[in-house]
Order: sequence, then C-alpha cells, then structure tokens
Amino acid sequence: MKPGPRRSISQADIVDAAFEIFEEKGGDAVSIRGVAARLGLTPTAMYTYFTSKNALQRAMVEQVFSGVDLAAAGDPSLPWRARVQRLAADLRSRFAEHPGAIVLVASGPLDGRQAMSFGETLLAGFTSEGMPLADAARATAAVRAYVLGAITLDASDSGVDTDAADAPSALWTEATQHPLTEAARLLAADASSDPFASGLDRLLDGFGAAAAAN
Amino acid sequence: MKPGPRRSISQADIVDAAFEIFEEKGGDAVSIRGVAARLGLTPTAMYTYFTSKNALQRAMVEQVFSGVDLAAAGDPSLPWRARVQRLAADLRSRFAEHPGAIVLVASGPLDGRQAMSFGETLLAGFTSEGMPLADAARATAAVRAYVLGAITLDASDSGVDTDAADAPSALWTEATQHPLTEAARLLAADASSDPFASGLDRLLDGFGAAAAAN
DNA sequence: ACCTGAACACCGTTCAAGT
DNA sequence: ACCTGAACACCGTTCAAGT
Repeated sequence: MKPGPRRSISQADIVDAAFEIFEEKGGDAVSIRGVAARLGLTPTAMYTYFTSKNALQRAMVEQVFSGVDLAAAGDPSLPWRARVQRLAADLRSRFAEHPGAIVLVASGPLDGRQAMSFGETLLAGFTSEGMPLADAARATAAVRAYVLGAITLDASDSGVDTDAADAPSALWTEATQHPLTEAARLLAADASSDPFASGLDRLLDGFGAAAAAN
Repeated sequence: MKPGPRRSISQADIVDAAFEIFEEKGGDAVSIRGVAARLGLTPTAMYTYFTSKNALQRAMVEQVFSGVDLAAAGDPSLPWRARVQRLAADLRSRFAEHPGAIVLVASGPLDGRQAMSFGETLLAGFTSEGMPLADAARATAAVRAYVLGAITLDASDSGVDTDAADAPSALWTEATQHPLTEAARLLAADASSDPFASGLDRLLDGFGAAAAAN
C-alpha cells in the first residue's frame, strides 16, 4: 500500500476497469479519476500508464479490435466471401459487447495495431482472390465503411444515451412524418431479418468477390 | 443587458456558436459554459433553450443534416442512382465542413427530424424504382451504414484530435507491420481516386438499383 | 419566459516530492 | 519507475431569486 516502484497494475487492467465503468454507467462516466479510484490508485498515477485520457480511449478501441479472430479469416477451407462475413460479424459482435464504444472510434484516428491488422487482413483476402491491389483497396475501404457505419447505427438504434427528455419534440405520436420508415419498421419487426449480412453480401456482389455456394 | 424576458437569442444562434467553438478548438472544447460566454449569457440561461448538453449536441447533428438538399433527390430528370450518389456526397460534404462532428452522431440516437427525413428520402427513392418495401429498407440501411462509416473514416484519416503524443508506440517507422495497407496507400496517393463514389456504386450494383447510363 | 449568482459535485492535467 | 498530495483551471447541472 506504500508508494514506490511496485507496478501493482498493468495497462490491460486499466483498460478493463475503464470498460467496467463504461458498461455500468455509460461512456460519459469514464474518467481518469474514476478508473484510478476503482483500481485503488491516485489519478496522477494513471499518467504513468497513459499519457492522457485520449490515449486510454485509444487503448480501449484496440482492446475491442483485438477480440476479432483474424486467424479465422485465413482459413483456406472457407471461401473468401464467407470469411469476410465472419470477420465483419465478429467485429460487430465485439462492439455489441460494449454498446456505445463506437464513439471511441469516431473520436480519433483508427491507427492502432489491431485496427490496422483488421484492414490488412481484408486487403490480403481480396488480393488472394486475384483482385488487383487497387481494386482490393477500394473493396476494403467499402467494407470497413459499411461495417463501422452499421455498428454506429446499431448503437443509435439501441438507444445509447437515450435520455428521452432530450428527444426532439414528441409530437410525432400524432402523424408520422416518415411513413415509409414507419412501414419498414413494422415490416422488419416480425421478419426478424437482420439486414447486416445481406447488405454486406450485396456490397461484395458489387465488387465481384467470388460468390459462395449460395 | 438587464435580465428579464428578452429572448435575446435563438436556438439556432446557440448551435451556430457551438459550431464556431467546435471549429476553432475542437469537439472536446464545446461546453455549455463556453457557448454561453460567447453569446454573453450565463451558463444557466442555456437551460432555457436546451434541457442538457446532450440536447444541444443533438441539435448540432440536426443542423448538419439540414444542410443536405433532399429536394434534389426528388428531381425526376436524373436517374435514381445519380440522385442517391448526390444525396450521399452531399451528406459527406456537410460533415466535411465540420471535421469530427460525426462523433455527435455516434454518441446518441439518430432520431432527429432531418436525419429521419434523410432515411425517408432514400426509402422513397428505392421504392419509386419498383423495389419492394422490404428490399428498399435493406438497401436504405446499407446505404446509410456505408455513408456514415465512410464519414467516420474520413474523420479518422484526417487526424481529428491527433495529438501525436498519444499515438501507439512509433516503432512502425522501421518495418511496416501492414505491407499491403502501406502499398495501397502509396498507390492511392498519386491516383487521386476517391473510392467513396465507386464504393457506393458497387453497393448499388449489388442491390440491383437501376444503373445509370454508364 | 428569460435571465442572474451562488453553489455542488465533479473533471483532466501539472508539479514537486517521496521511495 | 511508480506513486502521492496539492493545486490549477476548468466542467454540467440545480436552485433560489429577480424582472
């Protein structure tokens, strides 16, 4: 309990503690002081592990990306399209475990090692299908955008930070300003059809990625 | 200058002031107190206009979406595909005017009137092509995801909040851990090829949206 | 209705100092 | 190297009160 060079804790411990608070009280509640308190540390001790709150947030993003099984994307027994689907679904699942964590991606550069490896893996897969690098780069960019955007919409729809009171004037209960959106919502409710995979399939169709058996 | 019921200011003025600070000092620097000071108001006066900082941030998102020319999407002289491209590029441009503002989208539900109208417009366009509502809903979801994700990556790549000091350990200068990503980056540098529109085209191809003349 | 001033319970970060 | 304690310059939000 005395001060001194004791390295009582690791960077991973700090990231884990940060996610615990994130899950319990939401993203806005994650503070250097709060994480430090949970670990029995002084706020200033945190700066031994991370140079700033921003750096901690970047490490949190890396932790989410590190949960993606990139090795599975190299499995040659599966067609490439199936492996892209797996990769994409995997990343989406990892973010689903931390609702709202996608904001951390939007708030800074996505240049961590794990995040970079995700892109590299996509690029490797497309080129391995005989796709020229320039085309593979376009396909990779499109898939990355699609997946990140879908995760963003997941978070939006699941009501992250929905304080209800902050909602726009609630007179929409009367007449819907957006009839088609409403109709589509009702239609999707019982169909239990998750458009994520099919949308990605359409995107891969467009890029002429070798189609799976189906 | 005396207190009293003077409505010296509008909600739009507050949003504008918030964006001014956003542009000048970054998203983290936007505070209720700071915006109030810029307008010559007391922080507490702000709560007459917005119930919380969150509500202000939602209004900022709405302001960005309101800059999209939805009417242009109804122009019957253009094929629908061209109008989707226009809509998507327009939204992207509006966010490009406020680098980093995409975080505001990720941090709360996207249920403002302008944001909803954007989706409704996409839905209307796809169905007007004879696409069944269920398919149009999937296409709309995919396009929304693609565009929002692309905007997120725009912000990431343009180095929003890049403090340099927070960057992951900088030993990548030696040997690239991601050779394909690096090769693609070099390849794209001189080509000046913006993959945004072409990626969207591939997505629309996949959904079988009536192709334009090309 | 719109605004002020005081107050509460917090923040991130820096600095000098201890072991 | 790792940690503490004090301090600086801030936050969002609430409350009672004025016009």
